[in-house]
Amino acid sequence: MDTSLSKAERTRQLIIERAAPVFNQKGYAGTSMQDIMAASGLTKGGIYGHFASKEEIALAAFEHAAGIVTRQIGERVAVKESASDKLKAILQFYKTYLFSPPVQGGCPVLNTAVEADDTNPLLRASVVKVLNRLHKAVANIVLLGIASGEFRPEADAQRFSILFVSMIEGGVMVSKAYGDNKYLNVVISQLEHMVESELQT
Amino acid sequence: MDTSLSKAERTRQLIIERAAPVFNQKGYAGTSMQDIMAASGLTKGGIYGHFASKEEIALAAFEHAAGIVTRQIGERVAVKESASDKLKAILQFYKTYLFSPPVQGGCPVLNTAVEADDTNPLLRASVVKVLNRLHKAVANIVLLGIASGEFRPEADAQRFSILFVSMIEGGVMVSKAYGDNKYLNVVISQLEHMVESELQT
DNA sequence: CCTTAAATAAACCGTTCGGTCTTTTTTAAA
DNA sequence: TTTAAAAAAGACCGAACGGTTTATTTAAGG
Repeated sequence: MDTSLSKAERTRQLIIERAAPVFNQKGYAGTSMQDIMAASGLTKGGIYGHFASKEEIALAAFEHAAGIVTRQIGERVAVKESASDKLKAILQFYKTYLFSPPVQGGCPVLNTAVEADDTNPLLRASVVKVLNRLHKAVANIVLLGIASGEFRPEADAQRFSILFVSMIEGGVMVSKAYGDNKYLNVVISQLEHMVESELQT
Repeated sequence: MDTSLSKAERTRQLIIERAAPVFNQKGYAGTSMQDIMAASGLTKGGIYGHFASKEEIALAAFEHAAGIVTRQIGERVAVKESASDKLKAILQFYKTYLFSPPVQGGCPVLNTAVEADDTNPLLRASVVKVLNRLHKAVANIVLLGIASGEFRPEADAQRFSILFVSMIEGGVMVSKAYGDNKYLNVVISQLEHMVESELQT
């Protein structure tokens, strides 16, 4: 049998995996323990044997969902050689985001940030961590491109990564509200253009 | 006395005004009738004399909050002559958005869109209406600029308005999550640059 | 002033909330 | 195969949920 994870650890993981899409769709306040019971197939006692509170589940579920997204991005970036190809791989990833999202409900960073910013300091702190990771990843790609001579030496990596992340999230929000990829596609095409016109030599 | 509004109408309006910032901060699911009672100073019976359900209050509160924002933008746009000044006036408006928002909790469009897109069709429909108004307003300014010769005739008004709205909303989300204006300011300065480099002749 | 209708307060409805606790079942080592 | 520990089930808790109803107060029109 699988000795790498204890039964308890596997059950805990199952709860997280099943709860993540529910929280991502309904939000923290909108998700009840009943929802998590139904999604996991466990009863309340079974769940509370692995978590101390609903908030602890939400935290773990958000980190799990964000991990899936950042891992998929990381994989796509890793197989590309040039900095511009790496950036464009991220943009390609988001093109299919709305209608086949890695976690049902759309972008967990966007969803959790908007709900938690005024109400849940712990969740908000977790969101900030993930946003920092995203920013650093993009900025590092730009710095890599500068070092290799692919991008202009005067390119502002910090500034570009802020635009990159903000624009994608904004496009995701608008397109999700409309239920139409059009808006996100416009934003992505603009970012592709910016890679070529503002970064590349 | 005030004959323009009946007592009932004024009470209804008071509930909407007081509930709007609560919904905007806590979200629909996160706001209880207790919260609305406390904010309005009325008891439950008093509130339900004017509204059939919590959802009806949320709908009216969102439209009220969105109305405040769009009205303030409209005022700032109206006093400007040129198209580029009108666009820049909108950007200036958003610069002070985070730390002195017209409605506590930040952008009601962003907040409501993210919460409602998977859960509340009525609220989502109301969000789409407001987004359409915003897009049309920005696109009309661009078209105005083209007609007056201030902007290039080949400028794409639709495309620009999509970028304009998406980028602002994305910047608001990121800056709100961080509690730092920096990110929104970068996005706004980029949009100011885009007005000059992509639209102006 | 009296009447009448609008507005409000507050008790109350059944349900669901997040969370606890005890009992039963499952698991795996001895 | 027995046994002890881990895990899950399910009954249960008080509080809070959204919503209804009824009784009382307030305010205006004749």
